[in-house]
Amino acid sequence: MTDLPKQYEPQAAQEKWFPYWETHGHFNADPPAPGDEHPRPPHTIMIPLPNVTGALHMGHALNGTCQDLITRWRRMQGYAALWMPGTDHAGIATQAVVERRMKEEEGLTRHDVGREALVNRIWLWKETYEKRIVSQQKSLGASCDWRRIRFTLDDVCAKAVRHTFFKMFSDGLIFRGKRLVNWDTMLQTAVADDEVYDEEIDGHFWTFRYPLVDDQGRDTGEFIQFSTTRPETMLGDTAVCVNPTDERYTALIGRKVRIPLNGRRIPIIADGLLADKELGTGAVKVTPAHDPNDYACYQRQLGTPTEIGIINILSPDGTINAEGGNDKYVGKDRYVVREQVVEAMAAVECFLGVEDRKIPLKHSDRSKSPVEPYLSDQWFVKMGPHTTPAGREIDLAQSAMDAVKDNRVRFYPARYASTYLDWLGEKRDWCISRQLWWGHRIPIWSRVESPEALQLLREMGATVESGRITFGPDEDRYLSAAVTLPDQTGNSQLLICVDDGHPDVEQALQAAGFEQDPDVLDTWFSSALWPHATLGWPDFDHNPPLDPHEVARQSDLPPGDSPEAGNANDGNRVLANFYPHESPADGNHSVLITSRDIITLWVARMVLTGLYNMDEIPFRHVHVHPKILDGFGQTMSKSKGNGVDPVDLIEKYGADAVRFTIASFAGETQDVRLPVGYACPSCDTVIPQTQKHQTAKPSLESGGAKPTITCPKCKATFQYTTPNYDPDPDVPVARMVSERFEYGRNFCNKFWNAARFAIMNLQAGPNGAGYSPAPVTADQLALEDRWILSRLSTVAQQVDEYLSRYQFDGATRTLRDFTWNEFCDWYLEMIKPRLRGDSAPGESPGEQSAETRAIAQRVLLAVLDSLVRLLQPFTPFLCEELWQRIAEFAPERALPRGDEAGQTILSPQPAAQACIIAAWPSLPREWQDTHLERRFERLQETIVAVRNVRAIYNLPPGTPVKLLMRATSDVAADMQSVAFQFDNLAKAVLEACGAEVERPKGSASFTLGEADGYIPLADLVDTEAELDRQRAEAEKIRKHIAGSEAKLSNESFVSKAPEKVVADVRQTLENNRKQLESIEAIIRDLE
RNA sequence: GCGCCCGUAGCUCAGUUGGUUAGAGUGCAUGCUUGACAUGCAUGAGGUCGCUGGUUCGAGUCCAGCCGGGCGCACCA
Repeated sequence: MTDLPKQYEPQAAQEKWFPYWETHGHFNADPPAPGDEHPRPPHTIMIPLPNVTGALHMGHALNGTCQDLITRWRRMQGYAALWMPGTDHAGIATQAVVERRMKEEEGLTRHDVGREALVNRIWLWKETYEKRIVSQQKSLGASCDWRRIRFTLDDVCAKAVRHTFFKMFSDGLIFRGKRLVNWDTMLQTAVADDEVYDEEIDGHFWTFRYPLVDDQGRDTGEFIQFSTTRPETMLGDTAVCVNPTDERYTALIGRKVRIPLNGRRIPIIADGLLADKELGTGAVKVTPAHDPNDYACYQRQLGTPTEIGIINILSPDGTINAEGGNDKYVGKDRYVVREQVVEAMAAVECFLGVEDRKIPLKHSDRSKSPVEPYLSDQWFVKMGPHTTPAGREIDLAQSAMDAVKDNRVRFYPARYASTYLDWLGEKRDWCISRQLWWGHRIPIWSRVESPEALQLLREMGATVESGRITFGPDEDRYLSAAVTLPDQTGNSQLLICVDDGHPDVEQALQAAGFEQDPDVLDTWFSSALWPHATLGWPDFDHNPPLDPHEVARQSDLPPGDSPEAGNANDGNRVLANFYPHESPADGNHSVLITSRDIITLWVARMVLTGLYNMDEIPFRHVHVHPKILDGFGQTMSKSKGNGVDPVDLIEKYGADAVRFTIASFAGETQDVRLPVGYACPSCDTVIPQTQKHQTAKPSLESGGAKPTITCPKCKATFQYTTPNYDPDPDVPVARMVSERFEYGRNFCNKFWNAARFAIMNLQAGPNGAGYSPAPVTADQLALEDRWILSRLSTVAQQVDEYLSRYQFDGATRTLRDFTWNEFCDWYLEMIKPRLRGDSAPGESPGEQSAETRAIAQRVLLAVLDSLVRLLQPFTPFLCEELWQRIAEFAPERALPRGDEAGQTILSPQPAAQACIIAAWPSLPREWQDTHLERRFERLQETIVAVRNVRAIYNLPPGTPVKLLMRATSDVAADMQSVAFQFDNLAKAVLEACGAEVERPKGSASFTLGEADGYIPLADLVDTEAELDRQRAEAEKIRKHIAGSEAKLSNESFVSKAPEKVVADVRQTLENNRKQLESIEAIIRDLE
């Protein structure tokens, strides 16, 4: 008897097999050893690196599941499948979290603690969350090569960042410029467009007027009206703009107005793009330093006679500076000044009115405060066409667009290519500087140009010729320089970029009065390099270092791949092998699996930097998976209170169940709606979450008592997890879960029990001998054997097709249906008699039945073995557990494998040491037999019909019934050959079967297309009920007949539809007519 | 304003290039504690495929318009 528990115990399997896989090095992906004659082709997946901001959520779980599935599938197919793990420092997000925490808990700002201390605190945060993230991923079963784990701030990544920056700077692709950025006055940094969100606020819409002045600057008594939602920006106005075709104002173009607030005189200009005749008064104030449209207008006017100035009136903290031209406002917050400015304008009768208006206002996602458009010095990467100083033509955006246009990079689903192409098509320069402390510091040292500074650069090997500074020959270049235009103070700035690995040079520059730029790089600058940086680029001489801690875990492995793996002679084989290359001779493959919201920010930039640095695309496929929403259609997030921790789900349902369920969600079209609930801590009932739960907070009326839930089943009352406050300590708290994961749990348990049944019957027991390996030939197979092998081959093929298109939902559906509805419901049930050693009809018990049992065992094991392998990528812990248990008694299995003659269907092979590295099933197409499947369906239909009768007449399951069937002779012969299955599966003894069979009096009847069945019930039969049933059935068939007849009498259908379709309809009609005849006969008989 | 996705059973979703009578899980009803599994088995009820029009012999599927939901981009004096 087996020691397998009746229910699958996921926690035990998870604890056992993950460390096993790890210590046996099964996750490791290494380049082929030199001289390897049959190298495994590389398959590369680069993880979309999670931020170390916090723990992982369902979106990550979905993302990780998809990647692990593909990695495990490819690994079994024989690829050296690398899944590269790592995390992102996520500059602004992480710094904001730590700063907020510091403020809340200690009342400190970053300026209180200083740069170094803040960065140290963030490192501590990073250590904590990186650990948490990695453990979450591992508990899901992520088969990453953990030895290769990277962090975007580690040395390997830092080298790549430094070198890329240096390269781009030397090529003139990186430049410094003034730009309008979204300025977060609280964090005092620029925030990217994707880090701001719109929120409607109650605002005002003021109308003012400026007095016109004459050439001498005297008021003429005329005015021009305009409106604004931000009156304080009047201090920074440099023009008033009208539409050139606006007849109301054409006469005023070129005249000047006076800003009453500071006396500045500014021109009235014409710009058709900025001023809309239909809006407001038709005239608009122009504040280039604080409004994107005005800034665009300013740029359009540059170099024209109507060129206007640009005045930045804001300090970084959001107060007005001296540029505003009125000391009264200096140092005061912009919102305070707004009020004062309105009053001042009113005092000089230039304020004309105000109305309330809802105003969409950009807010910083990190500090939740309104952002100001703000002019500041920033670093940019040029995205459009560019010629390097060496004369090379570069167009970064175009190169990335071309890669997708010519299908070197392919999107799945294809429609996402347009998101990518549309965005890149704008070729907007990429702002890469951030006014933060957490990140890669910009490797630029600068100093005002002076003879001493130039002299120092000459000593470092620079040539200075007509304002251009260059450094030595290409081979040993490590410095690059540029000179900026004179700024407001009239001084030119020398900008020196130092390549990685020259601390002495940095020191020398520092000593000579050069200062390093205080800003850090945009997070996406480092993550853009992820695909090649993690593989060690730009070091082409050594393999990238491995994580010593992770290597130490693999204690069972012989030392070989030490942390210093590789040597200079071989070069960087990891990079050469795993970074994709086009036109691959070695069959390499790669895919990026991600969510749609970072197609532009990340995917596009990886392609672009990959092409720039490596001259090769970073991945061949991009799979974009759905997003997970809550039951109300909102995206899940911790702050909304609808975010589920995957680890909670894994604890409740098991990792396999979570993976399987998640994979079943991952289709091509829809986002996933995942209603969540709270698991009652006492009885485990799941209470659906309402929107009220999401927002509930302790109320003052209840004296600060925390909201609770009462379980409808056990009536217990509990607090629950929420982002709004912490539950009281030491009380049971309802965790957030989702009942939809029962889908996966039930499936895992079903498969577990199917395997349990199989294992029990494969071992020696009261029913006979245990499994023995031996070839099985075609003539030894029973009908159900041939059927299940036919189905198995089809299913394996379909799973491959689905996975190669990243349609995980289709793959899981196919496997579930096969496992549950075919393997369990039919195949296992049908072979039970053979496994029991029952003698088949016309067979004498004894030797014959022992042989029958042995063959059933061999086929059963072959199917189970394949199924375990097919499911391994989906439910790896379960499958490994089964694999290893099967190996205990069946180290050699009848692996499906056809021989040349096609006679030997199964021939035993030694099983792989672990399921994770077993060969992916590749089954003969010849097994697929549609004719056989059709015959089998007829058998199934008959059995269902008998069961149906049993259910209707409430016949006890144990009592046998008699079955008579009328059918044509060939169908009858078929039925008779499987007669014992009627008994086995429906407790129906086939009394008679043939063309001449008559319906006995007092029978329940059923009709199938090709046969009629009668079950004599004697007194039991309820004639009236039976009549009703048959009449209803007849009615249904008459409808179908009418439908078919209508079609066939339609001249154009018959002439225009394909012949096959017409023939099919004719066939259907004929079958239906036959069936109707049978039913009518039955009805006549009953009446 | 431009673009993309979605609307199919009470709920969550499948439905390949248009082709017989639209499927699954869950929930519901009825009956089953038979030796793999009650996280299970059997049987059943449940749908005007968002609406309107068009193309076609034939539309859940293709086209147009509308209604409803979601997302992205732009704009918002």
